[in-house]
Amino acid sequence: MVKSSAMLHGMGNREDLLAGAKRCLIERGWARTTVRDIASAAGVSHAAIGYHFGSKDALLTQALVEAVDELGDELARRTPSDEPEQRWQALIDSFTTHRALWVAQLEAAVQAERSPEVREHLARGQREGREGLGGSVPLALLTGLMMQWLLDPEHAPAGADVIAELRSLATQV
Amino acid sequence: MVKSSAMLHGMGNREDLLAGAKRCLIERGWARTTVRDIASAAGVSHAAIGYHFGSKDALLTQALVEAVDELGDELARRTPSDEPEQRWQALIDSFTTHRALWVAQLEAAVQAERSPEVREHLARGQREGREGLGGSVPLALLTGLMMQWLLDPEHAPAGADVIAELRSLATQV
DNA sequence: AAATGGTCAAACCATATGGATAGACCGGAT
DNA sequence: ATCCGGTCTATCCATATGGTTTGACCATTT
Repeated sequence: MVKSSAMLHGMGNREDLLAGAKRCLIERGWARTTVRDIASAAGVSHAAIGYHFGSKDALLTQALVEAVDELGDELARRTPSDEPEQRWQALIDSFTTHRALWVAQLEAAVQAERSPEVREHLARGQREGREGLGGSVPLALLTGLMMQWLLDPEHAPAGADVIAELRSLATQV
Repeated sequence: MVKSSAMLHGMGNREDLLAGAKRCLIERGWARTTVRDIASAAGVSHAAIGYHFGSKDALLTQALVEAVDELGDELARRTPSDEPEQRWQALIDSFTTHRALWVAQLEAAVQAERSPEVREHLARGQREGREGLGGSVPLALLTGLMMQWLLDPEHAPAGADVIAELRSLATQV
């Protein structure tokens, strides 16, 4: 059988498993996610994991890779904006509107330490991020702000604060 | 028995377990670390984990908290420096010299999503980081640079690059 | 209609895993 | 010398876990 639309005949489980894996990754984290969690989240027998992906780790890795790509797409949609402050605010908003995808990035970063495949995809994402944002520093800024917004949104800066601090920093360096 | 120097009589296992847990956290990550891994790394019976910490998760959490504090201390030692470029280069060097501690931060960030205790410590670390570095933006920059250096050191910027980009950014915002 | 190849789930299995139990050991107090 | 509280290990146990096997099901092909 040729793999056309995939959903046409069978193969539906494959997509469901990927979706279920992403959900588990976000809700339970890699460490606490079991094959049964994923299968249950996907409404599928857990045997399907072995059939479609070979192993739980392979499925989780694939899910992580897709999540990384999804965030990349989402951010690409936000970069265009000529006002720096609004541009940054739009990016900062993504920490809230797409929190799950950002959490997945964190999980991916941890796994990157052990999975060359994940590391490669994250590295690619970083290269694209540098292009889209115009440098390593804006990219670092985005990643760092994400960390602050995920961990302690009460004290995390908004777009206006970022711009103000950047201006003040400029006088010091 | 009073808990004096701890190492005087017994209790040595407690410290060993914490050290072993940190090692495992870095070498295997939380997800793949078992009680037996920790006990073996510490040269101790795995029953000692239950005795001293109650559960594996409690021990791992404690190890993470200590790692967060250790990195805080280490960074505090590096912030004093009047030349911005050298100051940043010193911080960037820590990604290499203390890579393990930085990896532990990542692991902590992931766990923070599920453990209020870890989240609270990381949040405190962030607040101290803002003070030491002089703002949310420098802190975000540091965290974001760490991500780039851990994932793809080939393309990560050095201190001079950071300063240069900051100056160029200043003209745009 | 029979055969085929691919998709899927129920049941099964070996083992890994976290935790509990029971008792040894050890130093200090009585 | 005996007792005692605290520390530590060997062993045990229930179960959670990842993966495999077996056969059903179904659309397509011959």
